[in-house]
Amino acid sequence: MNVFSALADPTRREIVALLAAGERNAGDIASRFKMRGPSVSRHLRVLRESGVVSFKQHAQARIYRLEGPALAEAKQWIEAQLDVLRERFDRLDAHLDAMKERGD
Amino acid sequence: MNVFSALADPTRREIVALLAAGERNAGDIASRFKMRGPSVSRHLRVLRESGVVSFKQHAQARIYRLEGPALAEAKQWIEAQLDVLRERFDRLDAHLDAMKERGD
DNA sequence: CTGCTATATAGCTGTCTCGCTAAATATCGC
DNA sequence: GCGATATTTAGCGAGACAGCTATATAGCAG
Repeated sequence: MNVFSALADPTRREIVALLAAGERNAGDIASRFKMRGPSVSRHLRVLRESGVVSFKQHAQARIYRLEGPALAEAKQWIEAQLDVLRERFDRLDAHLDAMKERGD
Repeated sequence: MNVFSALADPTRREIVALLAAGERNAGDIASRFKMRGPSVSRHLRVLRESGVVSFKQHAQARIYRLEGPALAEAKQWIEAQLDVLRERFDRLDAHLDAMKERGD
């Protein structure tokens, strides 16, 4: 699944922010939300399948951690769009300057 | 609506990429997709309501343009998470270095 | 005012998503 | 193996979402 879809849900963004601060097991994550365990588990699954988080098994617990690369990919897509946009403005500025220079 | 939700749909991301390259009217945008006009119009509405695009009326045409700030906001949220993550790793590295230094 | 062009809205349908409860799976300690 | 703990999967119902067609709105040209 796509990273932006994964980040579209506010609960999942909260989970991401939580895991940025440190690894946590599923129960610990779930305890911070009002919704029931299985619902959080579903969110974790979506985040897993989009590559945003991963986990390591430790006894019966799954310890989740944030995966930088998936987030970085989304960031870079946005950055690419902003770069194209900015370059266009720069070109426009240059053009306007050139016009002013010539007294157009 | 939230920017990540707006970017969750692949058609809307294509529209964003298209508008990064330059302003376009609704019909021109719609012509690049297989789906019908009204469906594209709905996507433009979602992008408008999340602040990702805006338009100026020109005769009967609406000329759409990309709004940098909305995209930048999403980018910064991701960046913040990556920063927290990276800082944690840096701390860990420093710790490991200190241990090695002491011959732990 | 009328017709034409550009775009949006209304309303329908099928599919996806998110919450829930109940049940399954897996691992540990005894 | 048995019970307890940690987590996931299955399946349900309400609401959101994306596509469609038909219709409405708005501005321009004559």
